[in-house]
Amino acid sequence: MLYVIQSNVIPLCQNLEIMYALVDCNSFFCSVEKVFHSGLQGKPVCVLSSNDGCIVSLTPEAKRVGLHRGNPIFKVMDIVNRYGVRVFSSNMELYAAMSRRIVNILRQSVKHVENYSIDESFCFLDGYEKHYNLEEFMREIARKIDTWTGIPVSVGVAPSKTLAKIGSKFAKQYLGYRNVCVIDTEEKRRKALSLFDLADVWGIGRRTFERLTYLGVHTPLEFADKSESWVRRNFHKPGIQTWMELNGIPCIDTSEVVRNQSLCTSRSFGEMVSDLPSLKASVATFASSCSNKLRTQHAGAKSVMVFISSNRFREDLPQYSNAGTVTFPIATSDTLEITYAALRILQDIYHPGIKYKKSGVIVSDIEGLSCVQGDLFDPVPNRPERAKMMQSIDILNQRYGIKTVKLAVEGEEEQVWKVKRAYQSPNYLTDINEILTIQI
DNA sequence: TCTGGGGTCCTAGGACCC
DNA sequence: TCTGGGGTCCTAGGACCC
Repeated sequence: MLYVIQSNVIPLCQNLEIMYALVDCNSFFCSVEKVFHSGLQGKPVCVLSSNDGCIVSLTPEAKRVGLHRGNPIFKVMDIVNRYGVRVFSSNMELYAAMSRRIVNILRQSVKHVENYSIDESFCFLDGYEKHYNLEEFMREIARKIDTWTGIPVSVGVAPSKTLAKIGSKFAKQYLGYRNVCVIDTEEKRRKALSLFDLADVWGIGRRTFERLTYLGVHTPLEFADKSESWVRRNFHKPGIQTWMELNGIPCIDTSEVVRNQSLCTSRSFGEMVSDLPSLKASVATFASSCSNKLRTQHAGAKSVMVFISSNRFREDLPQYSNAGTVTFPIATSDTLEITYAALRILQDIYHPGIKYKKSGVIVSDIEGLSCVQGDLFDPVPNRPERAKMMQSIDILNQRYGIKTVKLAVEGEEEQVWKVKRAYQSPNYLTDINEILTIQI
């Protein structure tokens, strides 16, 4: 076997003009809830996944009383009660609105901002060091975000994204950094890598961690110090990229893709369901949601997949899961066309006598609608007219609330398969009827 | 009783072709 | 009897992320 060896390991400090800042919101979902609920400062708070299943976000105070991300809430209710932990259902609409405000503040201060996830953004600071002290510059931005939105952030500044992420973790962990940790010298890099937990490095998941441990590597520094040929012998592209990034050579491109490659809507049900009509209602609702997402992106999908599955945690019940796909002759975002196809798939894969816990719809092969190829044998008559109808429905739903107009097969509200959200906050930022009221 | 949802990228391997 | 060596395309599944 022939390995191509690239000898392009450049000493860290030659590369300083490319600096990345990662701005990471601390316990983001919890912090948003704390903005709208006074009296929670210093208190343990956690936010749950859909169906009020697991903990997905928690404050340091909640960690200190023994809670962890991923805990099923029903297993830790004794801790919640004993320490008076405040629990919220997740409200993604509220968190997304807050996220947009934070990204806007960043874009006011930095020319090139890459919004990586709902609570993290990368800032490209190339050239900024000529005019600013990067540490003070980012500290001022962090202060601005905290003052204007109430959300505390931690910032890592370093010559690669992976190192910037490590910096932000240090900034979060140690108050002495005052929200910003800069890794800009070889000495700081080696110190940080020797102290950081290998399993917490961005790009090193459970399997890679196990493999590295097996190979006798126990800290990020030991990994970074391995020779290039050793890394190429033992890992594929992702591992090599992480190794380079740890050595200060940026090579991970997370630049925003204009359009998704696939879109998915799926839920676990509040209660298990066996009957076809309930499953149909869920699949129709999810298909309709996917069509909606496509239209907001001005895109269409060429294929739709439906999956259903039983409750994998109930070993006492018969297990079954299946999926099916339908391809369209031309890319579509038409709710009727996508839902009809989805229901046909469901009909094919449905197996009676099973208690189902989850269903979902995934649309893929997504294209921009402006460049969609026409088809001589298009099964949808009057496609332009149908598009206008969809547009009208979208306008009505936007003006009078989602689901004002929907397909009959989607069924009534409050069905057994609907998710449980017992502790949800109002949409303070996006619904005029739920705006915060202050009594003086 | 109760255990998340939504993505991306990479690789291996099969089918098929010349 | 002997039984090649390239390609491409597609899909499933693994691994990882927040």
